[in-house]
Amino acid sequence: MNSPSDLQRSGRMRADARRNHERLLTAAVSAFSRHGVNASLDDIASQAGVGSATLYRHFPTRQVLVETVLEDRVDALCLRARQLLDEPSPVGALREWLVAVVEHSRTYRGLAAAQMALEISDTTDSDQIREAGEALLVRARKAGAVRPDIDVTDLLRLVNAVAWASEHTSAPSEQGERLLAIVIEGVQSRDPDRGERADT
Amino acid sequence: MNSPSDLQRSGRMRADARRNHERLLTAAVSAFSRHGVNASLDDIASQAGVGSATLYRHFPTRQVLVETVLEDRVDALCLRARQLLDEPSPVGALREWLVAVVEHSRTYRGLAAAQMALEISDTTDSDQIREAGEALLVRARKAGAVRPDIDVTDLLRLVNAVAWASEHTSAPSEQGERLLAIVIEGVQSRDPDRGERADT
DNA sequence: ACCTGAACACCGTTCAAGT
DNA sequence: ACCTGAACACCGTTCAAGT
Repeated sequence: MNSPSDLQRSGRMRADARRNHERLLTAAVSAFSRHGVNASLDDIASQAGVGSATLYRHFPTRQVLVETVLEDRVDALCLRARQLLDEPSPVGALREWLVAVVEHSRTYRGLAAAQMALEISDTTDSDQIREAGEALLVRARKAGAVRPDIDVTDLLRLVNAVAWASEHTSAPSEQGERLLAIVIEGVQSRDPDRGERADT
Repeated sequence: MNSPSDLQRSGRMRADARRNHERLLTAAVSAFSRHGVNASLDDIASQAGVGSATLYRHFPTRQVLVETVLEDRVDALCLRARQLLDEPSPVGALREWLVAVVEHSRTYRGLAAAQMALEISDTTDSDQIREAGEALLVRARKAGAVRPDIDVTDLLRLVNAVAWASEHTSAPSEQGERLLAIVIEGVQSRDPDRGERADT
């Protein structure tokens, strides 16, 4: 409660501060799209028409800025996971969501790398995403469709690595699909009797 | 022929130049070990007792310096691949070599990331490694042990991604093993009749 | 409170001057 | 030829001064 973002969402900020906050976010989205999450913070401040120190006041670290910009997308990704729990095929649902995770990690260049670096410290986003994925994974495991020794953290780390690798490629989307296909194959149970096979 | 490294290996350099070259390499190994491949080039020059401009003369880019430092290790890795062609189990051989590739990519912090970035442009090292891996993969494919749609470039990219991910972890070695196990499982044929299963 | 621009420390790279 | 240190441009961060 009473965290900065609470203050920002409610109308408690001074009018000029709230305006600067919005301008900084708009500028950040534009800069991240163009130059990736490591875009110059100075440029973002300039494009927003404020000094760099103002940016630091609103967003003390780059991580905070990135997470704020991505907030809606992360929420959507987690919602999608909950919706997919109703999908009849447990592996199909898991795969579909992992595709979405890869796409999410590729929203901006450098995001996958940033997420991997941050996973050592703990961030709210990764906890949220992990929790959402855990449900899908457990369901597939109980159906006998994925090997029992696969754990969410490992799986998401690997999927994030796939996103990172595919990003450094001329055709990120296709590359991501191919690498993810290998990973999905690797987590599924071998025994064809138990559980279902992946449908293409 | 007559490339700088040829000059350096033969005794054609001026005595002081050759001495500086060696000192720079020693300093680089030490700095890379301590701080990863992105270690300060200025520090390396200082530790070698030369000016930074001398470093740039010998090694125009960081990539050149890194590749020179790693030359012997890359040769050993490729030799190992050729030796493993005599191993009775094609998948076993492939897996053993991929473990070595992961370890290689973790020689210095940041190396896996650097390799991934460089793979877009072409470097001699990655060509060498790809060629060595191709032989092992083709053998396993012919034995029906790995799926026919797996290609070397994809596989090595994924394995490098595993090395990168595991590096950003408190227990890189164990993490690398676990993620690699998933990948290996993913490239193998599903049909238990064709080909052999992985032995633990 | 919030903003601002200047100052700071730290990169990698280049270049003129020296041997 | 080869080396050297100084200069340069570019980062992110901090801080004193202003409203």
